[in-house]
Order: sequence, then C-alpha cells, then structure tokens
Amino acid sequence: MRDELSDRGKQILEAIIEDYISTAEPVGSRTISRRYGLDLSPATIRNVMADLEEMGFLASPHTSAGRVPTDKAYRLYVDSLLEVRAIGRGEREQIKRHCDIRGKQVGDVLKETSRMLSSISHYMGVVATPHVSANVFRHVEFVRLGGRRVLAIFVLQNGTVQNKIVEADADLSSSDLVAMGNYLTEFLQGLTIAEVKQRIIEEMASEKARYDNMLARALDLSRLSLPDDDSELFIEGQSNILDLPEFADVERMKEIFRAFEQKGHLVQLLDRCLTAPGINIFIGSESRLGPLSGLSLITSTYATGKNTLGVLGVIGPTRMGYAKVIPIVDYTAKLVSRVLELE
Amino acid sequence: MRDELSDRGKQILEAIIEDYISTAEPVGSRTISRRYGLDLSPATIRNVMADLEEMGFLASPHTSAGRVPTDKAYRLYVDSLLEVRAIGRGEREQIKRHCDIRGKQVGDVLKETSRMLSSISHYMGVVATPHVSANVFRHVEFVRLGGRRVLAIFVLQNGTVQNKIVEADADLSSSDLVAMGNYLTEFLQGLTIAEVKQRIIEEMASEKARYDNMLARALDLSRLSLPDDDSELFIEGQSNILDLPEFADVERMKEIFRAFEQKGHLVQLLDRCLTAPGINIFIGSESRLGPLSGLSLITSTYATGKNTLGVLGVIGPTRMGYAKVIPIVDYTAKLVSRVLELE
DNA sequence: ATTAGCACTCTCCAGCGATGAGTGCTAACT
DNA sequence: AGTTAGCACTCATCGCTGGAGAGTGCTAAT
Repeated sequence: MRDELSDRGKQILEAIIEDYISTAEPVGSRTISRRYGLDLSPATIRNVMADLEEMGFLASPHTSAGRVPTDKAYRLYVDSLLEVRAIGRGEREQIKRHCDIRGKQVGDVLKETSRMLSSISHYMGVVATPHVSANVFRHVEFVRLGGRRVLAIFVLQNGTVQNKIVEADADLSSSDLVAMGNYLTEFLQGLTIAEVKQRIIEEMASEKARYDNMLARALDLSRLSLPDDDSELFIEGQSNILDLPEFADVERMKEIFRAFEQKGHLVQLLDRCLTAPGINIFIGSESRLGPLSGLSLITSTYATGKNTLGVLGVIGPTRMGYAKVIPIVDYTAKLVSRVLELE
Repeated sequence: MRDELSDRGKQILEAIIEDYISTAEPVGSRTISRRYGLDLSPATIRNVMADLEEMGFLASPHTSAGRVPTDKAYRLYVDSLLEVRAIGRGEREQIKRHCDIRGKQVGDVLKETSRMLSSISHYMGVVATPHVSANVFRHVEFVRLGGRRVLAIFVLQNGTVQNKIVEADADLSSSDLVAMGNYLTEFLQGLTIAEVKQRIIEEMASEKARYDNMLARALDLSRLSLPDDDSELFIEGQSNILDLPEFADVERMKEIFRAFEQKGHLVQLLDRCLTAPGINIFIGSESRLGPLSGLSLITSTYATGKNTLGVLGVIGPTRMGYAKVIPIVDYTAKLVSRVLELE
C-alpha cells in the first residue's frame, strides 16, 4: 500500500498535475477538493498527498506552499494517466496551411516548420535537419575560388545542398574542375553519402588511380569536400519561454539561453531520438543535460518511406500541455514527411 | 555660450560618457572631479552638467541620481570626441585565426563570423548575407520531387547556393528537367541574377518561345524558381546582452528578444548601410526602430573588388565601447572581404 | 569664474508586523 | 479502518517605516 499507487492516488496525482500545468502554482489540498469532483475533504487529500510525496511523485517548495509534481510524476502521467486527445481541428488546419511549400527553399521549409511549431504550441519549436550520411548523392560541382581554394557543391537526392571550401593541392583550371565534377557525378550516381565515402577510398587505392593523375586528384578533392555529417538545428520561438512564470528569474533565463546558443548538446539528444521512430519524450532531468532541467522535449521523427530523415519537436517547461502538444508534434511530423517525400 | 559647446564642456561630456560606458551607473559630479584630472570642484562640474543637460546631452533618471548621456551625446562622442584606437594585437590575431575557412560551408563562414564578432566584442554579432540580385549566375539544376513539384537549385558565382521548391504546370520527366537545366545553364551563363530575370522575361515574349513548347516551359520554370532577393541574417551572441545591467529588467529583455526573432526590421536597417560603404553607426533611436532604442549598431560593408557583398557588424547597448568595437568591425569586414574574394 | 556649504530630494534597504495559504497532527465520526 | 473537522504551526508575501547615502541646486564667500 505504501509503494504501490492506488487508484485514488493516481486520480489525485493526475488532478494535481493538470492543475499545475494550467496554473504554474504549487497546488494545495483545498484546490483539489474543490475543483475536481472527487468528493473528498482536503484532509483526506492531504493524507494521500503526503504518501505521494514519500513515493517521490510530489515535492513541496516549502512547508506552507502546495505541492509540485516531480519529473517522476510527469513520466507516470505521460506514460499511463494521460489520454492523448486527437489533434484539434483548428490546429490541424493551421499546420496544413503552413505546409504549402511551393516557392520555398528546402532549408526554409524546416525553419518555418520550427517556427510554426513554436507559434502553435506557444513553446519552442525544434527541427533538426537530416543527417547527411543516409542521403543519396546526386550531383557534384567544383567552382574555382582564389588561389587553390575550390568551392565544392554537393546536391543530394532529397534536395538539400551542401557546400564547402577546400584547398586543392595543385593549381586546377576551371575546365579541369568541370571535368572532375562531371566525372564524379557520373561515377558516384545513386550511392548514399556513406557509400560514396567508401567508394572513394576504394578507388583511390586502385590501379587506375595510380596511373591517372587527374583521376587521383579528382578523388582526393572529393574526399576533402565530402559534406560533414552534422545536422543543423532550427530553434525558434525562444521568446515564448520568456513568458513562462517559472523562468521569470533572470539567472535562470540566462542559463537557458546560453544552453541553446551552443546547440551541440541538443543535437546529441535529438540524435538519440533518431534511432527510435515515432514520438519520444524527455522530461526534465531525463535528458541528462543540466541546463535543460525544468524543460521537457517532445519529439517525433520524420521520414520518407523507409528512410528516417530527421527529428522535430517542441521544447517547453516540464509542466507543458502534453495532451495538446503531443498530437501537434505527431501530426506535424507526418505532414512534413509527406511534403518532403520524393517520388 | 549657451548653445555652443565649450572646450571644457566637451572634456566633461567625454569624461561622463566614458565613465558611464565602463560603469553603467549614472555619473555624479564628484566622480568626474575625482577620477578625471580636470582639477575642478564638483560644484563647477555641476554647473557645466546643468548646461549640458539643458542642451540635451545629458539626462537624469531622477533628481538625486547622477547624469546619463543621451543619444545625442553619443553621436557627438562618436563623431568628434572619440579617437578610434588601432585594433588591438590580440584581437587582430583572434580575428585572423577565425578566418581560416578551409573545409567550411560558405554560409557557415558568415555565421561563424557573426559568432566571432559577438565573442570578441562581448556584444551581439550580426552578419547579413549578400543580396542575391547582384551576384552572377553560374548553374541551374532541376530535381523532380513528388507530383509536379520540382526542386530548383541555383548556384551563384560567389559560391552560395539557393534552392526552391516550385510547382510545375505540367508533368515533366526527369530527363526533361535535366535537359532544361543544361539549356538554361548555358543560356544564362555569366549574367547577374537581376539580368537573368530580365532575360527570361524578354525571351518568354520572343518568337522562339511561342513555337517551342519545351523552351517555354523551361523559361516559365526558371522564372518561378528564381531565388528571392532577401538576405539572411545571422545574429549571434544574444546571451551576451543578458549580462548587461541595463537589461536586467525582464520586460525589457523580452521586448528585445521578440524584436530579434523577427529579423525583418533589422534587415531593412542593414540594407540602408549597404549603400553607404565603410563604417556606419546607428545610435539608439536613430535607427527609428522602437524596440532597438537603448541599442547601438556599428556596421561595415564587406565587398570583393567593386561589388559590395553585404553588411556585418555589432549590436550592443548605446553605452558600448565604441573605441574598441569600431576597429574590430572595420578589420573584420576587411578580412572577410579578402577571404571571400574570387579570382 | 570658482568653490564651499547646506538644505533638499529621492532611491535603496533592512526591519517589522499583519495576512493568508497550506500543512501535519489529533481526535472524533461513520 | 477510512474519513473528516479542528487547530496549532510554518512560512512566503506585502506594505509600511525610518535611516543611510548619493547627488543635486542654490547661495554666499573667495
């Protein structure tokens, strides 16, 4: 009876969580007894709350404030108490309307998706661009810059374009570069970037490359200029979290903004989601990222056909409106998948 | 004597400004008399300060605080009091070190420049990417997406790549698209994007296009997919301004972050700088952008040869260290110009 | 023209008590 | 045995107060 959660315990915990989500104020026994039709006196609820606190689901900021749900409570809530509503009609329309991508740059589509997620959820939107490795190579071109510097442009099957400035180890004429580009475009057609890497290394070791100087140079150049595998991150709507009462404290706010400025950690976190298709939820300290404590992350992967392309989601306070945001993220991921789909 | 600034007036104003720049506290007559070797009693200085206030160079937050410089004062300071120091040796090294661009994407170079500006100045770095119109067309390619959607990729002479998704008005096969790309690449070679626009319109009205259905389609497709002329903005180091005491107020901070989230206004402001080569300085309300009052902007244009490419700069509080930041912006702009130079 | 002196203003801060929300415990009730 | 009413207790919050300190403006003396 002490370690197992009774039905009533669950009901009261749920009420507390939902109240806290909507008010951001520690919730007291009286509130629960009045506002949620449980027909129990505050005293009874106090008893239950004391148990819940002992079990680690609640915490009290100080003796005479109400109780606040812990990360553990949100986890339980998300896993088994919460009934995910279907997405609202208005929201669905809004997302659809956004997804008219004609005339937009591919990168901008993702950026705007991020912005849309933030404005519709009133939290922060995050979209990670697809990792490069799994994408299929389509076209490469080299442009001569000053000196020996060369601009390499890789076009991938899904429409993203990667470019990079490299230093060649010999002077190369423009026509050399065009020829190299044409040759490599042909040679690498249809491979994924990961395979391209592989193929180049193999070829460089081959007989042919040893005798054909130009070929060797072309291969070397392409090796240098292969796009890096890091994905970009669009984080939009940061100002939304400025309105949340829990971040009214200036120090807290600084900490968060600092954390988001160097996106590295967040990228890692999102990478973890890549391997688990569908909705993923990190609550508060579960992310194991210090500065993100107090924040939750709801993500979903977007994909075309079998290929997982990337991750998108919403970052909000741990007390975010899971019931509303989860279907939004889910629906958006599906729609983005469809929109980016190739035939 | 009343409207014209005496030498002593200037000296004292300069002292006040410099003190305020370093302390962010309203400065009193005693401070000036003690810390700056003017050999005048506080009372004398008070008289001068009263004059300066009447002339609009100083303001007092309330009766018993010291005085604070107005935008007008900073303008005078920047225009005629300030002696711009040569750039520091350490700073020069730091900027140089950053400018090793091998192996980086072109866009990233600008983004990192922005970041570098922010970290070296301790304010915010801004870099606007070049406008598209003046750039020279190099290559276009069309990729078939689902349905009638087509991905158009424009490569420009300076290495930037623009892409856009458009809806074709007929089903086009992959080979059609490749052919169109090749034809247009040939046809538009060497023109600026502005000229490309022109040329396409002309050609669409020509005899040839009227009879060659495929040509007409190709032209139409390229017209739709021409890159937009808006330049992107990289704003980095926003968290730096969180540390400034004048923005300790949460409301003020929200306002600023909101303003930066929609970059439109700022782009307009930077565009104004494009036409005036070299260093430009906007102080506080001079920018005529409400939310930017209290902030100053120091910009410089970067260019290759004759072509102005874009604008970069630093945004900080009006009381920013002009003497230090101006040479930093200047030097960075020159270096970026050199680095992006084509041969 | 400059300065010393002084009264005055206004912010900032610490201390104070009142208020009220919420708890935990005990004893009575069903 | 579970539930509830009652009550003493804790603690954050708020408004008020008075003192300290910084800085000013004015006047009169140098």
